Amino acid sequence: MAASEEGRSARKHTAIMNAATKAFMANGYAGTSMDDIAKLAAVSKQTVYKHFTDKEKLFTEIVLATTDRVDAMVDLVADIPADAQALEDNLTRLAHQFLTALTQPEVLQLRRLIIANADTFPQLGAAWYEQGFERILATLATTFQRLDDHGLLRIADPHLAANHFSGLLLWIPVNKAMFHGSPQHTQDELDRYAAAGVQAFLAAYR
Amino acid sequence: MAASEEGRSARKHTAIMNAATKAFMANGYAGTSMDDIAKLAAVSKQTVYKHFTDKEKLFTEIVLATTDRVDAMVDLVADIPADAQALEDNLTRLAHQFLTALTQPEVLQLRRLIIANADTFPQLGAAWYEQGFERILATLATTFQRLDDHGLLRIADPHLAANHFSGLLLWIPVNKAMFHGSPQHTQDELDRYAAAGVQAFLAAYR
DNA sequence: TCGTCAGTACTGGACAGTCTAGTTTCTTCG
DNA sequence: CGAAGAAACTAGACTGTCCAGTACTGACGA
Repeated sequence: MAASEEGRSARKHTAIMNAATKAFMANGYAGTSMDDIAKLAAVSKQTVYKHFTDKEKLFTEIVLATTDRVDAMVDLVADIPADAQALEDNLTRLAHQFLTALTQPEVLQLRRLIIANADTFPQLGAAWYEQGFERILATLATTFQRLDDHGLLRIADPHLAANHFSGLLLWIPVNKAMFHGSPQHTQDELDRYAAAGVQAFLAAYR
Repeated sequence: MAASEEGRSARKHTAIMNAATKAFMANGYAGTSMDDIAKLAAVSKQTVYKHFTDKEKLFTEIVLATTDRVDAMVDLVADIPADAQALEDNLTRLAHQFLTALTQPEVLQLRRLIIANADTFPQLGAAWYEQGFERILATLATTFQRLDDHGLLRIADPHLAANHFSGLLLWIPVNKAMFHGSPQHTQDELDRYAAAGVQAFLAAYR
């Protein structure tokens, strides 16, 4: 076996994961059959069942695998410099990245997918919330605490402030996207949401 | 027919609506069969099909019927008196009612139900958002405009301010509830969310 | 009497998960 | 290196179940 290749089994495994992710995102849990997944992965159904005991197991695995992607966002949030001059600019940039990231179609589809099945898989929704969203919020709280230490912000409860920051920015666009099929936000709108949210935040917390 | 009674047909109709609402909320669209609904409504399946051409039609009707319930919330939002002394108290009371209303289990179930099926019924999600949430937001914007006119708040864009008000309050608790099976907020937590949200709002907009 | 209803059986299709038979790839050991 | 066996794979048939929507019969109410 060449060094750059994985074994056959591992290759099939990731093919199934990818196909399942795509299919579940596009058609939901109930709307996706194991035959669909096998076909999309170019794999026999038997092989799917070899790698994942059943549909539920496959579903939870692909959902939990997506929590890796929040790492990038966590880094972003951790990296706000303590620069009084550029504070508003830096927060606005962060706000913009937040908004852009969370209004990506795949992110919204994933959100819908998990919420839709929160009744059937409650532990899965909880796990995703904690490993995904809570982690970003906690990092943001730490950042705010640091900015408070440097006298750039006046923050009694950093975690609450992080909640408020994200709420000011995300409530409306994410809600809208949840209820409509597709995002339908122009770049311009996101700019305005970001600027207005940061202004309100600074008015309350500087 | 006694004056207090509706005709037989109308009685069956509402029985089916109620049963369908209950069943869809509890088990989702796919998780609810027409037999379930008929049985729960104490009605034959044929009667269900007499009143509603098919499952989709029944679903959209019961969802759209729930938008009536926002009227009470609209009234609430419209009724903030222009009293400078009591402004914070009044807004906090409103905030609390907001939070309590939106964290009711049935409201959360309904939200999940619509979001879960936003792909299949996009026009339904959009309609519910506009007739439900947007209407409250618009009323809140009008109220804020009035408070600005009386000099109690300083608001450049009332609709944006309404967005911020609701975002400060609702983002975290509603999100949490979306991803977890059940609400799990104590009355105490809601109090704190309400007070903190209003304080941040007033710091930004007074 | 006529339309509406309950009860129930039925049709047709979808789908999770199993099974079988034959093929390909990996591994191991002479 | 090369053969032989082990493991994973493909293709597709098959079972059992569930469910939307239809059809029919006999009862019951206006």
